[in-house]
Amino acid sequence: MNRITTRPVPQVAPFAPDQALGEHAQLLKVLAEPMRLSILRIIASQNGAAVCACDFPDALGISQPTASHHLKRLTDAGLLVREQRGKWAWFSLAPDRLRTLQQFLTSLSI
Amino acid sequence: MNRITTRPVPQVAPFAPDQALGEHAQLLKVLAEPMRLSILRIIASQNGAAVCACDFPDALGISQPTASHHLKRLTDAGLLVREQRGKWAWFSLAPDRLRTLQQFLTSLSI
DNA sequence: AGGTCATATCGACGAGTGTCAATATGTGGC
DNA sequence: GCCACATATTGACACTCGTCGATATGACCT
Repeated sequence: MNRITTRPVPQVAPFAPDQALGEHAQLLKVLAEPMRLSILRIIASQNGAAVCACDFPDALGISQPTASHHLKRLTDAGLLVREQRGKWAWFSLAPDRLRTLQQFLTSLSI
Repeated sequence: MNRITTRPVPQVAPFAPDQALGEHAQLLKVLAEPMRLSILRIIASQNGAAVCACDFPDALGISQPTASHHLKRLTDAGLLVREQRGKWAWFSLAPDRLRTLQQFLTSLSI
């Protein structure tokens, strides 16, 4: 019988997780949160147009500090754009980052 | 001047994060880790063909339990397929989950 | 300047997780 | 059965993060 009994020769060269990979992981971490996905979906459902920050606590059933926290994480990650209108803050989609992430995921699919 | 002084009328209906959103978030959590992205990239660089589990500790500079842990997370998430060959475990890409995730990200971009 | 309201920040708590050493489980050869 | 080795699991530790109440900051009006 021709069973395999010897350790396979390594096909894999040493692989240092480069900086780009770390940045992709960082963006994925921001996305990996149901409330933040909900925020993105809400804004996307308005065709990406701006939504008032004041709407999110009620719409999502979370406190105002928590909503503010998530909006900041999304904005810092470059997924949302913040705009001040009078006393209110409005947030709209910045789809570029999502596009580069999709390209990265495509490179993993092959 | 025509400044805005009254609270904007809510455009947003109450939004309960549905189950699908939670599942997407769960998959994104699995992906949001540099070592796991490295594992996926290594396998993708073999055109998705199987790679021996024994190669990852040296290739990534991590311990054997840590490599096993990440391989399990990726397999449980449906991103990898495990196959036993003699004493060795081989892991190959299961690209379907990545594809549905890409479609979901597209639905957020609009 | 002082008041009002929207938003941001702070501090604290609990839950989850990446990592490792130690150990257990599984697989094949004798 | 017993041994050798590949892989999985366990337990412990440090660290991150989602959440909230309390408070601070900021913008506008009078």
